[in-house]
Amino acid sequence: MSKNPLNDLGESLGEYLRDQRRSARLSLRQLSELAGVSNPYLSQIERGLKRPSAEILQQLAKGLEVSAESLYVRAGILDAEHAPSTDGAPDVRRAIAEDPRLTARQRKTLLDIYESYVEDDARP
Amino acid sequence: MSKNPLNDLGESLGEYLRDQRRSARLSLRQLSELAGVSNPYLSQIERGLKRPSAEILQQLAKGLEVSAESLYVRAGILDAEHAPSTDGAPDVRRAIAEDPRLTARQRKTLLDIYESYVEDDARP
DNA sequence: GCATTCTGCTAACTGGAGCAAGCAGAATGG
DNA sequence: CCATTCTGCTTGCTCCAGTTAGCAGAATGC
Repeated sequence: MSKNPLNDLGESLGEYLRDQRRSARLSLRQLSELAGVSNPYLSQIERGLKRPSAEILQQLAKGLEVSAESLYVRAGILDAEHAPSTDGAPDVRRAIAEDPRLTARQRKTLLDIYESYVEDDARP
Repeated sequence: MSKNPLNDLGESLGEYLRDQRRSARLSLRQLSELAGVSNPYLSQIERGLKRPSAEILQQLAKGLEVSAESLYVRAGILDAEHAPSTDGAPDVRRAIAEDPRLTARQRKTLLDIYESYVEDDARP
C-alpha cells in the first residue's frame, strides 16, 4: 500500500483521464492520435500502470481540450493552490454574467445550458 | 546552429536555475541535498545536458523557494499565460476550460456556443 | 611541504517512460 | 458462417532521466 506510488496518484489521474476521454466519445486510439502518444501507453496511463511525464500530460490535455494545469494537479506535480476547489465553479456563471459581449438572451442560454450540465452530475 | 537539441529549453532553464542557486549562495551539493536530487544530475541540468522531469523541477523549486510554475514555464511544460486571474474581467473561455465538473464534450459544446456568440476570430 | 574539505565535473550503470508489433473479443455486414 | 474493423490489452524492446562512485582543481589550515 504505502509502497505503491502509482496507486496513489496514477489511479485518480487515470480514472480522470478515462472519464474525460469517454465523455468526449473518443476511443483509446483516437485520443492517442490526437495527443500524439501511443495507444498502449495511453491505456497503461489510464489504468495507473505508468506515470506520464509532463510533456505527455500536456499533449493529452490538448487532445482532451482540458487545461494542462488540471492534469498536473491530478498527477501531483502541481499543488491545487489555484484549483477550482470544493464547491465547484461559480467562475463560469460569473464569467458569463459579466461578459459584456453577450446579449441578455445569449447570456441566459449559456447559463441554462451550464446549469443543466452541472446539476445533472452533482458530485463533489 | 548547435547540434544540441536541449539547447532550446535546457539552456534557458539551466541558466535560470544556476542564477537562482548562486543568488541563494548555495553550492551544487547544498541545493541538491535540499531538493533531494543528486549533485551530478543537478550539474547536468544547469548546463543543459539533461531535461529534468516535473517532479524534479518541483523539488528544485522548493529548494530554491521559487514557484514551481515559473520553472515549468521555463521548461516549456506550461504556457506563460498564468494570468493572476484578478477578477477584473473573468474570461468565459477560461472558466469553462477549467471547470472540473464539465465533461470534455460539455466543455466543447459550451465553448462552441460561446464562440458563435462572440464571433471572435482571435485566439488568445 | 601534505592532509582536509570544499568546489564542480566525468564515467558507468539501473530503472522505467514510451514505443511498435501483435493479440483476443465485440460489433458491424457480406 | 466468415471477413472486416472496431475496441482495449500484453509483449518485448529502446532510450534517457537520474543514480552512485570517483576524479581534478581551489581554498583552507597544520
